[in-house]
Amino acid sequence: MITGQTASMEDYLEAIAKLAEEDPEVRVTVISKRLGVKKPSVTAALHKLSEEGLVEHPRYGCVQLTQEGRRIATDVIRRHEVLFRFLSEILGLTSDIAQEDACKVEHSLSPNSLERLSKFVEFVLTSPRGEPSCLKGFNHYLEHGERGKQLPAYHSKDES
Amino acid sequence: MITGQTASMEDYLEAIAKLAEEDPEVRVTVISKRLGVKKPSVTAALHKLSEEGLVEHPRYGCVQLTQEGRRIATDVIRRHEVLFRFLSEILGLTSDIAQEDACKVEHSLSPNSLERLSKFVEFVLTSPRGEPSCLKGFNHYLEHGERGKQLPAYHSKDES
DNA sequence: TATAATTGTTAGGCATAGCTAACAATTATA
DNA sequence: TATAATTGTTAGCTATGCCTAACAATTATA
Repeated sequence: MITGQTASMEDYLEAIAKLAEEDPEVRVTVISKRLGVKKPSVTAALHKLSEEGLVEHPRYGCVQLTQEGRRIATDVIRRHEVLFRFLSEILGLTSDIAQEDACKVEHSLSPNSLERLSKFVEFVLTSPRGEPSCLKGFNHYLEHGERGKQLPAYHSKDES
Repeated sequence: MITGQTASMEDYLEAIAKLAEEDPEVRVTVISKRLGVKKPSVTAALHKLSEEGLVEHPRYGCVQLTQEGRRIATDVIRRHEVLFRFLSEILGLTSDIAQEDACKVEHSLSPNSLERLSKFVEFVLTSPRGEPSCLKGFNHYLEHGERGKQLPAYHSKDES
């Protein structure tokens, strides 16, 4: 997809990286459970990733990411995190939905859009004081169906 | 995907609907050109969609959406539009990139997230006066790399 | 340590969705 | 109207990626 891997292979790399954080002994079975696929599917995927030099996987042994595999996994995880924060903290979706959707969208957003979204999330959430102003307005809008009347109106100092 | 169709079939339905807007005589060749696939791929897809009652396609004839096909196409187009507006008007990405990414993401965003995103776009872009305040701040942030100092700070009337 | 349980692999099948090459139908034109 | 150009279809191949059934290796336990 964006990393040169298919969405499916990105999922495997991401899963392996996340599982390794909890227990470095990453086995076929846990990958299978995490991704909701059967073990033979995992074996097949690992073969492919192994051929491409993205994982090491001795027969009947534990799975490890190579440097390149880790690089890609890290990239996918970053995408996931940016999307998750946007969906949960800005749009205010539940953690479950945000996770699910981040998992799907993380494979298709271009680097350009991802970077912009990242900056946007950072901007909206790092408010100088307390809850970000823009979000407060949006939450009011969500709850009451209409825009809360705002005092003076927001002006930045250097406005034209 | 979300509509019960694969991403690929959603693409065909969307393309057919959009092409029909310009010329109701939708032929295999124009679909093929629009989607960047070869004609036999289009024929195969139309067979499938036809079996599912989503298009009508007499041999060597023009393609038409059925009611159900149109319903799905309309849904996909709506997703596309919401995403496109978010990417272009809020994140400020170029039209090209926004189109491309909307095309990819439109298949994977859950209805829940889509509705929230839609409300968010509406909220941010329908500012009571001129350029939406939140966006102004973000654009400054993008250009200068730091937040513009804001006067009084935004307060909604009904704040706790 | 022999047996049972677990874990991993292989083989073979299926659906999706693209492709090329060859052919058939349709439409345009000489 | 016969021929050429275009358009559409079929057949057959490929790759991805999932599945089940059967088997093999490993690990745990009686």
